[in-house]
Amino acid sequence: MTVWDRPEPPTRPAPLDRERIVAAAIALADEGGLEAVSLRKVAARLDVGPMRLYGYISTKEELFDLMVDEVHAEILPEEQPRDWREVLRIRAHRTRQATLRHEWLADLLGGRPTLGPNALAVTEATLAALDGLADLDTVMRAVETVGAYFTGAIRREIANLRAERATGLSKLDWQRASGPHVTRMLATGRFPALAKAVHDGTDVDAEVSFATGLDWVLDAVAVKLGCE
Amino acid sequence: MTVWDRPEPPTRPAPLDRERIVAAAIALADEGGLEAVSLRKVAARLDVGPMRLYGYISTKEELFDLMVDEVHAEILPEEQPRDWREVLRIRAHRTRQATLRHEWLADLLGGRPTLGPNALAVTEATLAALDGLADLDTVMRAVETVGAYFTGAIRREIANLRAERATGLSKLDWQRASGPHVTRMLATGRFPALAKAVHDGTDVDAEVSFATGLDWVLDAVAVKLGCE
DNA sequence: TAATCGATAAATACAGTATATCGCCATGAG
DNA sequence: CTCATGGCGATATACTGTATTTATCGATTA
Repeated sequence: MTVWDRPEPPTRPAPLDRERIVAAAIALADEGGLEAVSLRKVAARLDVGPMRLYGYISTKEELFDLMVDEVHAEILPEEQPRDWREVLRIRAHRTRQATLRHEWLADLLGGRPTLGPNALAVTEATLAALDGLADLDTVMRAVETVGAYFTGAIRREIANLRAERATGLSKLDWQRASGPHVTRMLATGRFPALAKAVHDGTDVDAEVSFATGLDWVLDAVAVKLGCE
Repeated sequence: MTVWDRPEPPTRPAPLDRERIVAAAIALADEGGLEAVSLRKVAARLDVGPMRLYGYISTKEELFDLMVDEVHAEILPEEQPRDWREVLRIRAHRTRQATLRHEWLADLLGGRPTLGPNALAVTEATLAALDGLADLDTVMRAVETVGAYFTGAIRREIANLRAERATGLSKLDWQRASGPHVTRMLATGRFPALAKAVHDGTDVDAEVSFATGLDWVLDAVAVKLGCE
């Protein structure tokens, strides 16, 4: 019997902590979507009984909050540009990129207030960049308006992406995509404008469309902030 | 023994159909939120075994889609204004009002493409109002940008509303609201801009804030459509 | 050193979920 | 009257989040 045969010492599993739990949950979600995240599976991945988790989190919703905050660490850029507009734009794009990396984030975005440390840091950076540009109310309105836009835009993008993926390849032409239903609807002639849009519409790159809408909103914000 | 004593004929439960199922589900969701909607409860409310539902819907997600589309019937206004801008504004406000009536809609908004007949009718009306104002790509961008805004804004509003409700009364001052956590965070001094915002911020009426942001976005859209 | 105590982890338990499958029963046709 | 078909109910499975109880193990004290 050599050392190699000797069984490993019981290697008591690495001590549990929130970080490891959240990391496991995120891995699970990255692989199989939010619905693949169950406390049991998270626990299993950590080689631990399900109830162990309740020593570190008190509910599943709290775990989701922690996951969202964790991703916000990816969203906060290491160095901020000077220009307020660039700060807002980059925040939007980084949020979008993070969501493309972690699609499940789309399901959580805007669903609950984000009060974790990383999310707060992101907000802080944003507010700091706009500080003094106008009265506080206007600044808040600006931040929230841009936030509302990119939140909604990202959610829609992911929703469409999933729909395309689910119905097999197909882009903006819902027609074949969503099966006979929409086709039939359009054929009724009750939706001429929509039919025309579906028929004549170019399907623009998602990122371009996102960026364009964002720029429009930023233009509007610039006017209101008195920075045009 | 009078007619009144005579037992009712067995009143075999009204024949099931999607409408009744969706109505029951909406009622349930209005009362207890989306999480109160389970196929079992919906079935119970219709005095029917859970499996009966699968003759009319094929999955719970499909039921949610139907619920969303049903609410879109409330969103489509009976008569459309002439002005494209008014059309967009009213769509946004009606969506918001519908969501305030059916808070669960916030959880579903933007989560999946809305392809039901009522949702399509809403889209149709919107596109028709913007038809010809600019090239199709620009019009689509306009509709989607406004849609992204109000979707995101409504979700955030409902999220905040719930948070306030859950933490007991308290408005924009998260501080006491979200417990000691945020207070501690702010006290660290790592978030000066945020602290200032929390401290000096007026808490504006949600509807006003929604309308203001919307107007900003509409202004931007007007410019891009060449209608200023 | 022995024994007791306290905390920590594990196992079990419970109520509820979406959905698949099977068997009955009633109503229609032949 | 018989038979078949198809809707309907009950049952079954594999999970879920979470509460509660049981076991285990380390540290402290006698």
